[in-house]
Amino acid sequence: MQIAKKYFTEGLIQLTILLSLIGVRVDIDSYLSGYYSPLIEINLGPSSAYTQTPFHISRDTLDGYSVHPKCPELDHFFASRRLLDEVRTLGSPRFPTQLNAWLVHQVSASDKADCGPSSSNNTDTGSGLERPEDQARDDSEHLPHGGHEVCQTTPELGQGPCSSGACGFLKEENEVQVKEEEEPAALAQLAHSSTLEQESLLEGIAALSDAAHHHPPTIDIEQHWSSLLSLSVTDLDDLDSLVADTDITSAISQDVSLHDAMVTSASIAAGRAEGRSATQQHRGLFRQESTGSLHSDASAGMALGLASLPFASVCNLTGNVSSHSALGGCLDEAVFDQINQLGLEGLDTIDTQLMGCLQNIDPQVLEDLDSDSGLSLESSSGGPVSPGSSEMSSSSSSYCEDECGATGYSSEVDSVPSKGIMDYTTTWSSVDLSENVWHDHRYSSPPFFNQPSVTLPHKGIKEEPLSDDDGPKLEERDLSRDELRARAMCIPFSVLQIVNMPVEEFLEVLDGHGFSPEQVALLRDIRRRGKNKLAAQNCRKRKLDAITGLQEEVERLQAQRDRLLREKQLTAKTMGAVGQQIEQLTRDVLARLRDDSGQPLNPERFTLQCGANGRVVVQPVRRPAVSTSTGNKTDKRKKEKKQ
DNA sequence: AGACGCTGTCATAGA
DNA sequence: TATCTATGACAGCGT
Repeated sequence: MQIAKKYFTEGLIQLTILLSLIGVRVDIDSYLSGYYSPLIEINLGPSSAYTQTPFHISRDTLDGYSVHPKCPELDHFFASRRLLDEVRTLGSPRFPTQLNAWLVHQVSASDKADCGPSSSNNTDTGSGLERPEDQARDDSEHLPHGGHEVCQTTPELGQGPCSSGACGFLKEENEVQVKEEEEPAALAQLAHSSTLEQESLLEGIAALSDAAHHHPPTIDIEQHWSSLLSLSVTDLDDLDSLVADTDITSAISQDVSLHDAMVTSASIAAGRAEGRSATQQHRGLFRQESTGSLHSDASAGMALGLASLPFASVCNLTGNVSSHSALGGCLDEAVFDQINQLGLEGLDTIDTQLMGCLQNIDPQVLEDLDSDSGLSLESSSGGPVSPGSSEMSSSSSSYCEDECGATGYSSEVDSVPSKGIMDYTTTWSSVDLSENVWHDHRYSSPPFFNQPSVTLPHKGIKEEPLSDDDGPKLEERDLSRDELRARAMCIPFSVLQIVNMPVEEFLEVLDGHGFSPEQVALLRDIRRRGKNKLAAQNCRKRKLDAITGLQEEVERLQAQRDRLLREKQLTAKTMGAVGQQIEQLTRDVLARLRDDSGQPLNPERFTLQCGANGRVVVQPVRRPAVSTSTGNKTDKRKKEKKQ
């Protein structure tokens, strides 16, 4: 919207310049002095009528930075123009213009005839965007053919440069003549452009700006221009912020492309030595880059070991701090788990020593240790164990035989010799639990997997009370059902060992120990259940993480929605203000235009229209008529849209 | 006593 | 084909 305002502003300026060229004095010098002061300086000179301003050239090259490096407003304007160009390359809609302007001049009847052929010739040359030398050449070529007659003005309106300098606009003038034939007699001296292609607004404005050299305006409309320009400058700040913020919002799903785009923009901006807009863009870009860096950090954190986390990305979409801390927490957890594993591997080697030491420890303390170990496999059934009832009710029929086979195992538990339990610590002490437990590297295993060596001797110690009075109760309470079954079946391996040993070793155990079919089936069931238990824990953790991440995403999107709504309101408000100022400027320009009789144009009867190619013409406000109803409706629609 | 959350287990699909 | 993993569904248990 701010850019559209700039379009209007520039178009009006150049309209005024063009009108001055053809004889109508519309002085906007005082307005340009505040905003486009460098332009005025450039336009000074005796032969300025033939010199195209580098206004459009600078826009096409370095957006004016090389031309007016010390004009922050202009830099800002060009930066905004550049942003608009980038947006337009993406297929963004045009900014419709609704300024209708007439080129006011005097054309004699003979001129009309002379201008006919030249019109066609000039039309073929292009759109009036010739460079100065080309234009001068064209001028020299067309002048003998009456091109200057097109620019002939009335004596009272005659301006020196117009007699020859405006010939660079022969194309427009010829089109004016074509239109004159269609206009009423009262408007015979008014010329206007017949086409208003909005697609070429930028080029057209550039072409119009060529005439800026010739006529430093002298009329004052300070209050309008200054207000408009002040609004423009302030609004451009908002524009940059809006652009930056909008890019950030888009980073959710298009992080890479937007980041690349930001980098490109940053490089472009960095290439410029000065310019407030560049600085502001840098600010925005730095914000972007900082945000991107956070993503990069998160990504780096994922690459460090959590990359396989399927929902880590979801977590990263949340607030930076939270995601960062959460990620750090995951990292810390993983690090500590690895440390625990490393330490526990060493503990396996000192199981016997530890057992000897633990034998002197109070059983109650060991019980507390067991509870703190979090061995879900061991303590999940920490409640009153009723192996027979619970297992029979929950187990499938496939295990009924096993259960039947183990029928009475609850009573056999007491008779289970401690041999098997002691074997827990000796048979598979060399099992690399740290390698086998972490099949799924995305989540840390339950703590019990990290302390097998401590738990096993612990259990061995806990077997000590077996000989005591409450020994069986403690054992039944602490052992899982599978553990009890294994003990009942005289399987000399712990559940942990059965679950975590490699499949090759497991198969060797099944084959090499002479187990009965019931024992083999129980071993397979224990292994399967243990692995599935771990898988279920990981699955639930993932599910919770996903839910958490989605909740945070919802909060973030809600905040984004609120911010966008606020920006939308601000944009609408600014758009309305710009539209009003455009209307006021149009009225002012029309009030300063004169027809051949020297009378000002009635703003109610005429309107300014700025075409997409930059040509600004004065068009009459068509009255409601049957023949022109279509065009009138179009104008009305345009007016309605403008309002 | 019912709701709720946690956990273990089973069945199943897919790798 | 066997094994492993992931996940929905179900049930038991504790709060």
